[in-house]
Amino acid sequence: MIDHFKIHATDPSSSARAGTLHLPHGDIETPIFMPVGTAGTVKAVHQQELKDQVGAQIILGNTYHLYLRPGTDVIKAAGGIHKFNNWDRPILTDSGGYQVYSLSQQRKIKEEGVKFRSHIDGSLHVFTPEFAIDIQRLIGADIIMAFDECTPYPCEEKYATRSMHMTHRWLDRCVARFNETEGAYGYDQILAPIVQGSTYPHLRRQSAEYIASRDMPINAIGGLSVGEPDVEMYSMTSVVCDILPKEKPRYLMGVGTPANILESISLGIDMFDCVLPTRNARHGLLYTSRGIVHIRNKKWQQCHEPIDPLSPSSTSREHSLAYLRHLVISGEPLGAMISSLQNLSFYLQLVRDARIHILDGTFSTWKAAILPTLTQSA
RNA sequence: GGGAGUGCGCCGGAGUAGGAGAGCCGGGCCAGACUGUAAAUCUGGUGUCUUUGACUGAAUAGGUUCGAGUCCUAUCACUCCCA
Repeated sequence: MIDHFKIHATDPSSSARAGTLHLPHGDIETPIFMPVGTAGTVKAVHQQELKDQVGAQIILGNTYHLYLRPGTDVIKAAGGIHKFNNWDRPILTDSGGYQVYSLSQQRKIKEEGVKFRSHIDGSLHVFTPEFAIDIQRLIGADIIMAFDECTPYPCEEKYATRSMHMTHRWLDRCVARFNETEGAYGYDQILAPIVQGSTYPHLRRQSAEYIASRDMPINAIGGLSVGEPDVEMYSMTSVVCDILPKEKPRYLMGVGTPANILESISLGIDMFDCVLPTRNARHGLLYTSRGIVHIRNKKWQQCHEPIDPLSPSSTSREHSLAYLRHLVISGEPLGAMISSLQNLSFYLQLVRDARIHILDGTFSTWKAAILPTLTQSA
């Protein structure tokens, strides 16, 4: 197997690591945050801005959503997702496993797979592990995810156990289909398995051991950040990280707040994705170097200071909080665009800073110093 | 100058053929929520106060009535018509 991941440094006082992940469309420096672009677009942010202002190295797409619209025929005819959305850096697609959780009212789970009723037109679609791989082959992301069941919180132990074993069986079917097919566009894809087990340590251990035994190049942790308290999330992450191989990247799916990310990095996580920076941006909550800003709040009406003077994004340095508030209150699309740029550039700067401090051995002290400003109001 | 009509809360609308209201719908405004995106969405608040409750309130001032946002008179404002 090709060596995809190289670790450059580990933090002396935590499990944090800094590394490089090699992918067909380029290298990724970890720890990394991956902006979510469900429907082939990071909402309200253009690809050029993702490169120039955010510094995004890899973005996400979603199998379920892209399959329903525009459909794999369109993406295939375009020459794959990278050509279709004109993003030539790495892409990761989620398998649809999260939709098993989020669209729980219109799906039925069986051993064979999941029957979804489309949220767009009500039509029925069956996602099996094999089908999820087939679609992801056609979409063409660098990293594709195993089809799993993301269980809700709270989740009864009996159900969590049954679900975890099914996810494991689904993983084997995903691996089998993955091994008997190949990338549709001339480059190799990576398949990542997902640890489940809800909030039960013994299940998490069992699942982590199973996933580790598959010996895949990237290992993911799913089923967290679904409403459980942070301490529980950290506890499960810690349990799993102790078992997953250290020499491979660990991807904590769906996490999280800036504080969640730093804490999880210290537990040994290398990759993150989350809708929070983009969704919160569209809903008027900004993460800035001075703390959290509810941009709709009246206190910003006459604040003509830069949105974030320390932002790597020129947009945030050149426009004022008062102007952004005006745009957001007026419902102007530019408000969502500038807000999303601010939040994503903040997240990417955060993980870049984390990497720098891991490399020079000061991660833990830096983390302790910066943590308060990540959670307090500006 | 004459006639007709309409007046409530930040705004617009609905409604009330003498008995319920700090009240309905929408907007605005003020807050809050959001974690592998059915989310540019959703929730709450929006007269005053000493807030599990009380008080004031239907243009303004009177009147009729057991009881008036509703009926009557005057005034004011706005709209329309005539001159």
